[in-house]
Amino acid sequence: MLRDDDSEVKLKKMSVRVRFAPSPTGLLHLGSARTALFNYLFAKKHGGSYILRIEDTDVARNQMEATQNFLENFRWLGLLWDEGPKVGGAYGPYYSSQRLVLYQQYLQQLLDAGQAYYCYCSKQELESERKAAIERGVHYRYSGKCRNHQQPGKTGVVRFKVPQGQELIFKDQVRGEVSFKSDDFGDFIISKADGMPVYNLANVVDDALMKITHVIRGEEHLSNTPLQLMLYEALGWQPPLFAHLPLILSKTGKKLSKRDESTMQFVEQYRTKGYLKEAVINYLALLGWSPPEAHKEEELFSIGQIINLFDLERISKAGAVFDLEKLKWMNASYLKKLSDNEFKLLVQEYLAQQSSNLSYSEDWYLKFSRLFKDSVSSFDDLQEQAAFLLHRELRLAEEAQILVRENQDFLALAASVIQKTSNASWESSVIGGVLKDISLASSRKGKQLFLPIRAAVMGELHGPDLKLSMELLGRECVIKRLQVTENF
RNA sequence: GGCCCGUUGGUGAAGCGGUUUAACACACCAGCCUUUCACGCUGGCACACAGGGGUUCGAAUCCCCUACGGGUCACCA
Repeated sequence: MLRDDDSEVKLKKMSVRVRFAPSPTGLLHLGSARTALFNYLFAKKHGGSYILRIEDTDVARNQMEATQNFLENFRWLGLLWDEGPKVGGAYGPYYSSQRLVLYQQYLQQLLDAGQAYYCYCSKQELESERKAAIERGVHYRYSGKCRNHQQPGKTGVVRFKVPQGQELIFKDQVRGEVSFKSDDFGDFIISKADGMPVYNLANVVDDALMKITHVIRGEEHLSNTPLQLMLYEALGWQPPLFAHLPLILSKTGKKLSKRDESTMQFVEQYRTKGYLKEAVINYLALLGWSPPEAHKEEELFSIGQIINLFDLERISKAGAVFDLEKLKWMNASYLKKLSDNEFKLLVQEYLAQQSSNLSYSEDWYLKFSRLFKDSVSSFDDLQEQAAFLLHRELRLAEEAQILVRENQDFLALAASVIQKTSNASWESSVIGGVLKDISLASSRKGKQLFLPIRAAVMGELHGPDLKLSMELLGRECVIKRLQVTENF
């Protein structure tokens, strides 16, 4: 029985220390970002420390760039760590690969105390044991046959001697009481044959040494908890409090996995597509957590507000399906709240990053920003909505082609009317007058008047305000597009 | 298959024994605004508490069973 309510109370009184401990493989995943965020929120809420630790003990899988990518994206999101890579701290090093002596030390302690032992079984042996168990229809557990056959001087993998008949109960901070039986587990491996520690050992040693008070992680780790609890016990350490977060699911209801390509699931993708970090944070926070009663009808929160309202008790237990539509809506909401100038700066940054080499005046960009601020849900939408401005070549949509073809004479007339105007005063208020002139000259009005022009100039039957669009396009360009009516 | 966790409308979710004829938001639909689209505004839809037993004067809320879904069972983390 590993339950101890007094120690829980004690832990809650200690100054909070939480950690996010990713294994750096691939790109930073939304699920990881969400876990990191919740740790961060919890730490900030309680005036504690948020620690970042890189678990890179699996040399084979470890990737240097992955670590860089993680750090970069955390910085972008604003999830800055109080201790960890680059910033250091009193409990370093913060890379598992640099803590090998520590793991070795505690491994030896377990070995010396007879709580762990070398196992010499070959993989084939274990495999056939497993098969045999399955054939007999019983649950496979390692038999423990090496327990009492230790050969001095001979090493191998190290197994932890799982105590018999123990009830492993802990009070998960989000799911309540969860219990396992030690008898359901065979002696599990805590160190590889090459001396590298296995996750469960490294994790426990690190968390204990780093004085972590709350382990907030994904639900996929729930079943590791009993194993870790046994390790804490064996090492004479007080376990931290655990909180297992619900999984983020894809539309298929399965855990969002890196292999599933149906959803954009890397933070970096949202960053490069021009999403605001405020929106990503806000959305992620609401995936599995909801604000308290007094704010239950709101959902746009700044990070500061979220920190304020955050509480482990309000984390839901069921998995949450990731909904891009909602994130888009949220991003659009944040975009609308920006001032024209802020929006302009971000647009310029985005376009520069997309390596569009447009050289327009600041004033042009400002007008451009006003034109699109309320209609895009992310800067990525500009690719479509502003295509007529961003590319010299205009590609006409099918319906626009038809309309242009049917109205060639009218468009030529419109072009000639515009040609009589001066280039100097080409701005939307003047363009309104020009359009009136065209109306007079062609005796057309309403849709008859505007739609063909829109089609020829913008290539689409719908889009942003026509006059402003024409202004941004420039007089020459508009004339040219009105005239080019044959071969498209 | 063993163990563990979960189950409120298409999605996120509120609800933590009575004030619920179950919020709010996204999506969707309609109307208004608009010389288009979008934004915005207004309204609407969804006929949501997985099913079955209990406990209770009273259950979405507590207990049990079943079903379904998910997670996990590596010398990965």
